[in-house]
Amino acid sequence: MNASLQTHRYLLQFSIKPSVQRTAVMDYLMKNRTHPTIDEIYTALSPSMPTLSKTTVYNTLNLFIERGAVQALVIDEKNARFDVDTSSHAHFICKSCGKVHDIFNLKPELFEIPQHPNFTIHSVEISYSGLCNACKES
Amino acid sequence: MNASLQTHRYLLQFSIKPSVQRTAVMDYLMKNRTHPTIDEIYTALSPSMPTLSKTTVYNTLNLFIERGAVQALVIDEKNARFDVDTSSHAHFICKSCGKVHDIFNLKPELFEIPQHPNFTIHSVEISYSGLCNACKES
DNA sequence: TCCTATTTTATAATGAGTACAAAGATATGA
DNA sequence: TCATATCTTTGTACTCATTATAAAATAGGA
Repeated sequence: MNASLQTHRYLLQFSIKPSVQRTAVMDYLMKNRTHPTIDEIYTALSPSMPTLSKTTVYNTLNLFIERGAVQALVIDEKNARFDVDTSSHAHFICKSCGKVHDIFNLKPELFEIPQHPNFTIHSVEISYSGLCNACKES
Repeated sequence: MNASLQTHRYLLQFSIKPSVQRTAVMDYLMKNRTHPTIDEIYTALSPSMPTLSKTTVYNTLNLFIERGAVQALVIDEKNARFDVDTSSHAHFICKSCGKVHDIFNLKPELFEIPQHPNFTIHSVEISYSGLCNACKES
């Protein structure tokens, strides 16, 4: 089974030309649902793609977001984080270690877009914060 | 009526010594519910307090947050924003002009803290995004 | 192959936020 | 009141994420 073939097709759905770099970044996002930062993506891919530039990772993610293939999470004040899962789910950030986790199985009402006279609302982001078990114990 | 007397008392509730600078910053936040950035606060106060340093504005807000007198909003990827209103309400950010607005009168269930086996959740932030009417028309 | 458009890359620049150390203000106690 | 210790403010230098820019590499079509 060729994972990058799937990825290839996924990119084409969003009218993104699947270059080697773009396919690698999308592939990484699909296999690593940890909402990685730019730096994590770059560091992970760099060994197998020695000429990869961090600028390319930035460019690639900006393109993915522009085309709607990836969602940028605004939950971590230090770094942008990215999510390929567009289903209704929330996120949790640990204020100690900074890791971001998914929270599924919340009531669907939470993700409804309210009507408002002054705004045209396109999306909602629900972010919880606190401590993860590992950090709480220490 | 002396507004800064109120502010003074408010700061003491959170064990914050009310210096001139701290009182001015808190006073500004209480009167300007626009979720201002550090720069906006500094620019607004600077004319009447010529020796004010931007570092002081940073220090002051970090102290306010540490003591729970102010909440930092993570909704604008460019700048930190601040809110003195700790009642249950959501925020809307216009992706065009970047202004942040309050959204009140949402169902209280939205702000309930869920139980989760892996996390101890302390707070929730609900952020909507889209276009404000002004930006939509242009 | 040659030409053109697109993509990638390295470097430089921008800008928010923090670290640090000196200067200033405030409180306390003799 | 004065001396001293503590806290607060300030300016400067620094870090680090992100973007701008322009050159180099690549891909695709005639």
